[in-house]
Amino acid sequence: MGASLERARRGQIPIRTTFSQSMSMGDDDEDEELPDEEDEDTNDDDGSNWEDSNEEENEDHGGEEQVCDMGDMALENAIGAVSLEQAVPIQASRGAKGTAERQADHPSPAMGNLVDVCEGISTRFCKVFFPCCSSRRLISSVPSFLCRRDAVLDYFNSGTSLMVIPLDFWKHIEHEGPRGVSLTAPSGNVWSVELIRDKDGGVSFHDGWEVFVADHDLKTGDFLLFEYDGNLSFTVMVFDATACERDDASHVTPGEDVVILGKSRPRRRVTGWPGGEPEILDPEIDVTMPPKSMGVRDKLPETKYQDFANNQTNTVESHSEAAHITHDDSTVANEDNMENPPEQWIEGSGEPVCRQRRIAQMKADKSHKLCGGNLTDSAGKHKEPAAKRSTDKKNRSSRTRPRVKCSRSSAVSDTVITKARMGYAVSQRRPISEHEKAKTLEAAMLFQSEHPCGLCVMQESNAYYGYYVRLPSSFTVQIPKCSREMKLWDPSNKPWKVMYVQWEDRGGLSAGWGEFVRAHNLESDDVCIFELLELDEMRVHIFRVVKEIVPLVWRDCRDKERGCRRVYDSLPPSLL
DNA sequence: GTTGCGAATGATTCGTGCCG
DNA sequence: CGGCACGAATCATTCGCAAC
Repeated sequence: MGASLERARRGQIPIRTTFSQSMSMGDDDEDEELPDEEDEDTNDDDGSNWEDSNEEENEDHGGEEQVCDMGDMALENAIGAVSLEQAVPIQASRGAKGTAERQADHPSPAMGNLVDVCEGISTRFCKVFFPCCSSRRLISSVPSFLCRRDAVLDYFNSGTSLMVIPLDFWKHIEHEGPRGVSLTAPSGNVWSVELIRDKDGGVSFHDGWEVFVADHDLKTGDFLLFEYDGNLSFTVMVFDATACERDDASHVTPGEDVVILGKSRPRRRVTGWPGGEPEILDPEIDVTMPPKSMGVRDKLPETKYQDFANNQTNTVESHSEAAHITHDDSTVANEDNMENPPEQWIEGSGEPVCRQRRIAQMKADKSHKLCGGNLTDSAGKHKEPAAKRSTDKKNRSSRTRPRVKCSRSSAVSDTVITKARMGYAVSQRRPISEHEKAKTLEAAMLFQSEHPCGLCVMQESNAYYGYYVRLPSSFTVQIPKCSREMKLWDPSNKPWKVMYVQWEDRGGLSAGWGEFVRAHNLESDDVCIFELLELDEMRVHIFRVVKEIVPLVWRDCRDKERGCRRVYDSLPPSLL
């Protein structure tokens, strides 16, 4: 055990409650006392309370706490290893207003408030690190599938993170105006961080905090003990999820261009957001404009960005299920897409941006091919001018690249996939049992309809990295044997355009299916029932193995090949 | 015969450099 | 600076193979 940990043990760290207790207290308090709207805002902003949207699920599970494993483990270990004997019941150390409640009043991004100070006694506080909650901008603008460290660091590299000082600690520094704070790390090196005050009077570490995070390679579940030395100087101890002090933290040196107090090095300024980071840290202010460098395909329509920023907490009800969204961001991955079907599907909206260029090119080529594949042969294949074909032949060698092997990194399975040209989804769903799968299938099989129906159990290739699902032949025989565009009605009665392709005796859904899957967060072993309403219309009934929706994380396999790409490359295309 | 999966190949989009 | 051409990257479709 490191010296810092020993110091922490001796230092009467005022741990009052376990992390999970704190979380659940927060839930309860907010339930009782916060208006819904405020509650949502809290969820949006507060990393420590992101599980709040699980409340219904928790009830479904008999009130079982759903807490971040890593954070919980860190806390449990920390409490056991650091100062279990000094844990004080939260009621005993609180006045009329509990910690969780007050935290709800002023949520704390960047980290879960593991412990804050005992009033009038300590000048220390602890924070559990949740990268996905590391900034208000992150919370408000980035879907949960960016909750992987590399993506988060991309955001940190955009200089967008902040960390709110626990409420009870404000009194130690509330008289301070906006100015620099020094963080003395276990290595003895000092990082300079900007102390800012938001409109609520809350105090946060801002500019420079992301550098500290990046330099110390903070991971989910890491927790930090901040000891206030006075004069806006903190000593920071870094512990990992096993509650052991991180040895590597003792050897961390600041980045080349980080200001070290007493030295005159230029501070790291990172780009990626137009105009640098926002000056105002008001969570209500939209700070979610896309980086200028985004390509055409990367540009979100403005309305989608607004939806992104709105990031409302919601549940999605379907005809076949009551799906509870576990994460605020899943709203983006689900509702937003349901509200905004694929743009080419929106009638009367004019040509989508991505099409305009193509049309221009087609005009330039003087080809008669129309957008939408009007010029198809009898087999449904696209025809192409001979000149372009010859060009393609010339380029064929470059277009057909060897496939990339990559880890599927599924939360459930660790096998390897080879279908990785366009990235793949990583399930964040909890492990599921064979019994649950069977129950789901059983429930789906009970579905009855006067229309022809086909049942498909989602395979990993259908849900995580594929864009084609094959329909049962017993079902496809009832569909006219020709490839065509079909309308898929999702459980929320939104139309989706997919391509039904028929090949010999096989039929399945191709173009558009991937988007449908991503938008509805379908996972392997979920069951879909396709109900044939008309010759070109089907309704999809979704039976999920895990009722609550945990948004998939999208991983771009190209990262390893080409280095880190834009964060938005990892977004499902449906969100772009 | 059915189904899952991977690979080949076609189609489309994007990035960049050149040129007027 | 805008338009264009070209190569690269990405997405979608088709089809073969193997397991059951």
